[in-house]
This record gives sequence, structure tokens and C-alpha cells, in this order.
Amino acid sequence: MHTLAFQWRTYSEGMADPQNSVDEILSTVRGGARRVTVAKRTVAEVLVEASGHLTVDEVTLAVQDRRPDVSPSTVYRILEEFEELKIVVHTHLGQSAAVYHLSGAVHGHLTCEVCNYTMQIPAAHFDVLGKDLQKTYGFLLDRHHVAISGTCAHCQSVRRHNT
Amino acid sequence: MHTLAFQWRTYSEGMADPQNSVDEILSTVRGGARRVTVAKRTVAEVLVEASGHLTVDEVTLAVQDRRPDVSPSTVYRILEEFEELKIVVHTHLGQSAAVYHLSGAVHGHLTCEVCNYTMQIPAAHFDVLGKDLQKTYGFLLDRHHVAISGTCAHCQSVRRHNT
DNA sequence: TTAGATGCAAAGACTTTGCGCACTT
DNA sequence: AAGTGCGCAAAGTCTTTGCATCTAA
Repeated sequence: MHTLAFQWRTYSEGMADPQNSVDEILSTVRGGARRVTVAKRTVAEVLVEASGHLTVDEVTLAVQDRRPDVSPSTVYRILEEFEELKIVVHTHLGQSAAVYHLSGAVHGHLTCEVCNYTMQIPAAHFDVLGKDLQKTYGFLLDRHHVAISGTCAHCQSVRRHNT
Repeated sequence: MHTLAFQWRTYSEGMADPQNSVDEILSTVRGGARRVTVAKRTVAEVLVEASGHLTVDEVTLAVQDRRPDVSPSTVYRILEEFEELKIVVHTHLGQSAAVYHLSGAVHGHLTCEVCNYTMQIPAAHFDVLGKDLQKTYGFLLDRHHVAISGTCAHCQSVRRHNT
């Protein structure tokens, strides 16, 4: 997998502001009759601060950076709980591990198959497709899980230069 | 995972006929300077006969049904080779294992998150989205890897009845 | 003949689970 | 005090790899 120096900017114009604060997450946890723990608070902080998507491993490393005693299995369990509570969603982007992110802000993913970078885009892009699929097949598109593979502008131009 | 009695029909109207015969696959293998073996022929047969997508495990079982001596690792290697040769493509649909299918016929996937059934649909549905993404983000959509999650018509009506 | 393909088994990557102690409420 | 949540370690699933043997060309 490539590491990417250049980063796409996240197109957030027109997106509702997520308002995903740590406190908000934790009160959702309380509302779900679960307990608020240090590990959960730390996972919440990591998710809020990393605006993008993270693999479980990345979440774990970031959490352990602050709380070295939190185990990977706990992170798995917390993310599973957060998903039940609709705090996060996860998607399988490339071939490998699942990526998680806060559900509030996210609409769709575009993943570049060359450099592996993923950008998030507003849901509006899927309106037409969603209506089309609904009408044609009765299929109700899940906006939280839309993940499109392809080639980003940068890698397309690199390919052109090398060919 | 649920097993589904009812099956969606595959919407193939308007799709170019794949012409994916076993012979065609094997000549692609020869063209790629690879050898044609019993295992490869059997994998090719399985892929041609199963018009839909299959997990590696399903391919392996179907192959072993005819050639019990073919090992799973060989199936992985053959599918990897077939993918290099553009004979098949694979996608990660749900959470679990990758699914493979012949590249000729396939355009996009709609996977139901409830019953887990996947239907294939013509590429035309992604034309508008593809142009939009190209124009807005310079992103070139990969038609072979489009996988959309959501809820199928059947499971939507079931949910309505149960709620 | 001989380089590529395979079978077997082990290793790897990612994720889940059982159990007893710790911590939240 | 009561019961959820956690760390640890083991197990599970899916996939890859090393190596000796076999086989297509």
C-alpha cells in the first residue's frame, strides 16, 4: 500500500455539520444503557479528532498512545457497541480491514485503487442513483455504506505521465 | 447469514452477452504465458457454470466436487492469476470473504444487508454517477468494483409487515 | 527437459470469544 | 453492592507462503 504525501481535501461544502462531540457520543452511550468508561471516552476522542475513517488497528494505536493499557479486543468491542448505537458506521473499502468513522458526517466514500486514499463526499451525489435503483429494482440504497472504487485524479495523471 | 428461498432475477436485458466460455478463459491463460492445468480448467468450468459471484470457499467446494485433490491454496492462486489476466474480478461485498466472478458479464452489485443476497445490474445505472464524480472530483469510477449496500424490495416489505 | 504449478502444512492478518478481575453506576 | 466492561490469551476465519514434488509444454 502506498503512503500518500498529497491529500485530497475533503469536500464538505453543503454537508450538514456533524456536531459529533465526545460528550454527545458519551451521552448516546448512556442513553443506550451502557456504561461510560475510560476506554470508551478515549475511543470517542480519537474518532472525533480523526475526522476521516480509521481501521481498527489505527484506532487502537491512537487510543494506546494515550492509554497504553487498552487492549485491541476492547477497541473491537467498543466499536461494535458504537455501531449498534449508530455512533459509527464501518465499511470494507479495499481488500483488507474494515474502516470505521462517525456516522454523523459521512455520506459516501470514493477510494482510489492506486494510492488507496479515500475521500468522503456528500450524499447528494447518490440521490439520482438512489432513486433509480429504488424505482428499477425496489432497492433502498444505504447511504452510510456507499463505497465506490476507482482512480483519483492524481493517480490518473501520474498514469498518463508514465505511459 | 441467511439462506434465501426467494431469488431475485438477474436483470440482464441490455447487457452485452459475456461469451465467457471455458475455452476462451483457457486461451487467455495460454496467451498470458501460463500453463493450462486440470485445476485451472475446473475453476474455469465452475466460474462459467455459476453465473453469479462466488466466495473462494464456494469455488473450492465446487471444484473439489469434481477434483477432490485440488487444494484451497491452489484455488486462491488460480483466482489471483485469473484476476491478473482480467478473467475475473473480485469484490468485498458484506463484511466477510471476497467474492469472485467472471469479468465479462458484470457491472455492478446491489447487496441486501438483511438477506445478504446480491444482484447484478447493468453498468448504465452508474453512468450519471460516474460522470458526476469525474466532473466534480476527477474521480474515475471502476465499473467492475461498484458494490452498493442497501435493502432489497423483499426485505423492505418484510420489515414493514413486522413493524 | 525444465520452469511453472500444485499439495500440504505452517504462518499471517484480522476478528471474536471465554473467563475472572476491575470499575461504573 | 451489583453487574457491566475490561485485559489477556486462546480460538476462529480468511488468505498467503515455503518447499518438495509433479507436470505441461
